[in-house]
Parts: sequence; structure tokens; C-alpha cells
Amino acid sequence: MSAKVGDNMKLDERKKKILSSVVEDYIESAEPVGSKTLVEKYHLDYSSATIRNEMKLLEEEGYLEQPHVSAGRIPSTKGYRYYVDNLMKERKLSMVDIDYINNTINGFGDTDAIFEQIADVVSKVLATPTVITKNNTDTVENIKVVKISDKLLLIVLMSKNGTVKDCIAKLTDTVEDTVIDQMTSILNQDLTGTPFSELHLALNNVIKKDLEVFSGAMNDIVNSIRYELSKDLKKLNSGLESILENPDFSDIERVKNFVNMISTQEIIDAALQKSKEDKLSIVIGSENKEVLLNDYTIISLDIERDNKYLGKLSVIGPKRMNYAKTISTLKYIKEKFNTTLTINKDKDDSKGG
Amino acid sequence: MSAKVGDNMKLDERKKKILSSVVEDYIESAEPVGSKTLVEKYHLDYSSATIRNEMKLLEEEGYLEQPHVSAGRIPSTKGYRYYVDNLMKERKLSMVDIDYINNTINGFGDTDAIFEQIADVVSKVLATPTVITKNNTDTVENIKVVKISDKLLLIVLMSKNGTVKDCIAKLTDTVEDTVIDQMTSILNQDLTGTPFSELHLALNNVIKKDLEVFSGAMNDIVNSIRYELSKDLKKLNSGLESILENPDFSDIERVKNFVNMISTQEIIDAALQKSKEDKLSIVIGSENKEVLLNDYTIISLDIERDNKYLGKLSVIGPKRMNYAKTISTLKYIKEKFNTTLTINKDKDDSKGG
DNA sequence: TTTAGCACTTGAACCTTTTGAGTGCTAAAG
DNA sequence: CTTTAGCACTCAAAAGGTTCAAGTGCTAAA
Repeated sequence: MSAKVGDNMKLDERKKKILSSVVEDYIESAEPVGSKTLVEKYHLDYSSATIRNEMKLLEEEGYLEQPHVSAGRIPSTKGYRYYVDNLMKERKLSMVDIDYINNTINGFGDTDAIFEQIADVVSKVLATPTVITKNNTDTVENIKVVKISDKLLLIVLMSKNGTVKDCIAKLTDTVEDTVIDQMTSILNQDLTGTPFSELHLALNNVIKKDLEVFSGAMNDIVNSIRYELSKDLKKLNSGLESILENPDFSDIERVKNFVNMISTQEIIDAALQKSKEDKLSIVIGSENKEVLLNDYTIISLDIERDNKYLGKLSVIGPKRMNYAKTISTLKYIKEKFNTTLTINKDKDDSKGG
Repeated sequence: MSAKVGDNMKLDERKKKILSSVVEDYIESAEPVGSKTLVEKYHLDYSSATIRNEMKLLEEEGYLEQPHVSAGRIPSTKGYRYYVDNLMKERKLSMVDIDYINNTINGFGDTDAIFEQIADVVSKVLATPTVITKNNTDTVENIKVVKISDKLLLIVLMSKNGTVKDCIAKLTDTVEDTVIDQMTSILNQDLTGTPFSELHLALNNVIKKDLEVFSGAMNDIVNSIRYELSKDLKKLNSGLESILENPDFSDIERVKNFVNMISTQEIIDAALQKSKEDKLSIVIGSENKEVLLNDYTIISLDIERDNKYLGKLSVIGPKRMNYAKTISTLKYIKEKFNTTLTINKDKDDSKGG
């Protein structure tokens, strides 16, 4: 994440040019890039032998990798990182994309609608496999458990911002009223103050206490909360058709892994927690602690309205993604969204909320 | 669909046994079934040569197919159909499945919630690739178009049952107020009385008139309605992980086709329209007019509440699906849902609606 | 420092061969 | 007339071998 200065700065202009060409060609072609390709396609004024020597050095320093000895080079995580931090040029979006974005984002509606708008745009414009998840940083303020009948409980989660979520838990066995009180207090103890986006993880802790003390009843409650949350956190994986077009996913095993991964809430949660520091965060390949994510890159964007942090919009794709386009697009969308907000606010305040 | 008596009735007991064994083995193994397998695994008291002769006849009559001459047989559409209509035994669900269904379906909530409950159960229990779509038979009663600003229109769709849908259309060009009136009247003319589930198709007709008369403005409106509808008709394709596990989809091309197909609203609409006659309809392989669906089977179930038809729940999977389990499960879920409804109604009427 | 030249490596593509599951037919047995 | 053993035959899939081309690293000369 943080650039190691003494190391990275060693790259001279030629090495930079080579590295950036390798990254860009590989992003485009998905094939390892050889010295000859570089000379011809990127007009480097050296012979292929020279490029080979340089590439070997770049490999020794960890910027490039070689799938096997008679193949070209592909960027390593370190290579991508250096490219993103130092070499990449943000690029103008195409008129088509700009049009599409301008016509879709209008900033009307509640938080959900806004996320849907943005998510829709992102997945349409970035035809590369994309998954959008949103984070809800609103925190749990209070949990009420109301007994409806012997085996039915109504669980009400009240948030700090005033929204209310409720769900019905169906118990496998009846429980005493005192047990319900106990559970309610445990739930409040463990969950109050937790952002909704981290609730999944927090619920794990609650479950640990279940069988010791509550013989399964807590599990029933937690599951119904989970189910309710899942509706809400629903990732809009509309990029699925594009996933399958992408050469990275020509192998069915990788498709399986990817689909399973993005369906696993815990993995996504963990990945997003990591990237909280800045407004646009990029976690490339093995920078991610979660091993299953080591071949993927996550780029996240914070969405705000009226200076209030609404949540996070994340794009997950293969490490070999078009960084320049993805980042430029995300930035443009955010900017557009902010402008639209202001305009709407000025001219039609009643519609804004 | 309707059994041709003179033809189908020719099958004697032995042929029936053989056909049913082929279907069941193929459903289980996804491999063409040979005569030896049948003798050994299904204890048919004849030699493999006899079975071969019978299979040849079954093939000549169109119940079986042979991928190539040195392979076993697989059921044809006609074979599956005969199996489903005459040979298949509905089977008891496993306790696990029954438990899951019983614990999930509670009948609480509005139509959307009910569909989500049922869809969730169906896709979890029928681990075979499953897509659930719901149909909304509520019809359009009236459409209002309100001008918000020069290029923004608010479209309001009122339904016969009293629900209201609205969306905002962003125009590419400004239009005269008289044009808005014209468009409103066209919309009402063409769409009033249309069930929401068929709105997609009906909108096509509206679009045809667009460029002739309205120079694109109608298109903007239709697109925004489409978008609004898509939120609503959202198929819950939670069976995706299982799709990939299924041997039918070991070829990435088939996965692509399948995903594209189920993402195409028109195909699904067309398929579902066909199956309106009975309560549980089954359309197998080439029985479906849409060529893209010829390798798939669609099983649909009508969902009702208080004698009112709420819509249709459909399972789409490869022709080689577990018919017995799918059908038994759908029937059980429906029954369970109806019972739950009655109980809830009796004991807690205020919650039911 | 650069580069031409060359021996070397290796995955991919293309053939060929082998294997084995499964068939259809024939002729004999029941 | 029905059933079955036996056998020649077919063909997809697996296994093995060869060729091809892309790309490398190294050496020696410019």
C-alpha cells in the first residue's frame, strides 16, 4: 500500500516505459507480453535484446513475473501497484460513456435508489466483470424482541439514523420469557453501535454464545436477522454476463471460485473493512489479506450526500483490470453525482430527500 | 403436451421400465445410458442384447436418442414427456428439505415478501440450477405524465389493484406540452388493461410509433418505465452457484447462453405466457417454441392468496432436471404456503395482508 | 551500453494410436 | 416367436508423439 521509496525510485525512465507498456498490453490482450511485441507496438527505440535485459532486471526486482520460461512477462502485484501509483494516466471517458452516465444519474430518491443508480451505471460502463456492493454505516442503536406467539418472535432493529428494520424469527423450540429478555440484552450488548455493514461479522460472536446458553434459540434469531440483512446488502452483480466474456474466466473453475467468493458475505465484508482509509481505495491482488482474493483487485469509492457518508461502492474484478478506465469512471461518476445533487438541491429541494 | 394415445400406449411394461430407467439414470449421471448399465443397475431380468433391441425400438419411436453410434441412449423430449406424464413417481421430500421449507415459509408480508420467501426456498431446496421469476397480473389502469422541468417528466402508473408505480424520465430534448399530452394519450391507449407482466412486450409496440411521431421522447419514457419494471420483475437467480456445479454446464459456452437467456426479459416473458393453462405447467425442451429454450425445461406454479391469483413462480433448468424432485417440491411448497396462510389468517388476521 | 545471433525451453496445436464402452446383427438356443 | 451369446464394428476420449512458434538468456562483437 505505502510505496517503499528507496526501492521503487530506482526505476529509470526506460524501465518505467517498459513496465507501463507491459501492464497496458497485458490489460488489453490478457497474454504475457514479450520483448518483440514491446519494441514493435510501443515504439521503444531499443532492440528486443535490450528490452529483454531490462525485463529480466524488472523481474528480479519483483515488478514482473514469467508464467514459464518461454513465455513473455506479466505484471506482478508490485508491478500493478507501481503502475497505478506512478505511471498510469487517467483518461478521458468516451462520449458514449459520459452520455450514459449523465443520463442515468439524477440523484433523486432515497439512499437505496441512489446506490441502484450508481451501481447500474458502474456495471454498464465498466463492462469488465464488476460487482457492486454497498456498505451501510448507519449503526444499530437498539434491538427489541417482541413475542408474537410461542414460537414466533418479532425482531426490531432501530438504527441511529432513525430507520427501522424488522424480521420474524421462527423458533424451533419454545423459550421462556426470561430467556427472551436475556437474549435481548445480549443482542443489545453485542450489537449496539455496530455499523450495519459489519453486522454479519458481529453476529458470529453472538452465535458463539448460543448453544452454551440458549440451546439454539439465538441461532434462530440470528438467522432471521441475517436473512433480512441479505436482502438489503444484495450485491448487484449485473456484471455477470461480462464476467463470462472475459478471458480471465475462460476456465470454468475460476468462474466458480469467483461466483462463490462474491456470494460469500464474509469475504466481501472483510475486504471492504480494509479499505476504509481514503476516499478511493485500491487493493491489488496479494495486497489483500484474504487469500481467495489474491487474484482480484478491489476498488472502492465513498459515496456521500450532504456531507454525510452514505456508504461504499466497490468494484471487484480480476487483478488484470483496466485500472485507468475504472478509476477515471468512478471518479467521474462521483463528481457527476455530487454536481447533480447540488443542482437538484438548488432547484427542487422537496424532491431531494 | 397432450398425450397422443394411439402412439404412446404401445409401450409395454418392459419398454416402460427401460424408458423410466434410462431417464432416471441419465438424470442422475448426466451420461448416456447403455444396455449393460441398465441390466446391472436396474435389475432388469433380461440380457443386455434384449435391452439393446428394445432400446432400438424406443429410439425408432422417438423416445430415446443416441448422441453417436457407440454411445448409450439419452431421453428425447418425447421420452421425458412420457416419463413425466406416465412413469414418474412423485417422491417424499427429505426431512431436511421439509424442515427447511417449514421453517422458512410463514406467509407474512406483502406479495413481494411472499415471493421472496418462496423463491428463496425453491432455489435452496432444488440445488439444481434454478431461476425464479414472478409474474404480476395486476393490470395498468391509468398513466399520468407530469412535467417536472424542461427535460424531466414524472411518469405515474396506476394499477387496477390500487398500487402505484412511478419513475422519472430524463428527456434528451425538450418537448412541447401538447406533445406530452399526445404521448400520454398514446400510452394510455396502448397500455391500459395490460398486465404488468406483459408490459415489456406491450412497450415494444409503443416504441415503434416513437421516431415516426415523437422523435425520441417516447423512447426516453419507455426506457425509464422499463428500468422501473426491471427492479420489480427482478428474477432471483440465486441458483447460480449450483448452475456451475451442474455437469450440463461444464462447457463455458452453455453457461454464457444460459445466463444471457435468463437475463433476456423477452424470452422469459414469452415462455411464461405459453404456460398459462393449468396450475402446474411443464414445458420440456423442444416443446418450447422459443428455440433458445429448446434445451431447457420450465416448470411453473401459480401462487394464489384468498382465491386471488398473485402470479407465477417458475423454475428454469436444463432439460435433464430432476423432475420428480422438482415437481414434488413445488407442490409441497404450494400446499405448505396455503396451509400457513389459513393458520395465520385464523390466528392473526391483522398480520396477514 | 547496445545489439545481433544463436542455442535452448516449452506450451500449444496437430496427428496418430490405443482403449473401451457401446452398438447392431446373426445364428443358435429356449 | 422370443431371447441371448457372440462378434465385428464404430467412435469419442485418452494417451502419446511431433512439430511449431514465441520467447528467453547468454555470448561476443559493434
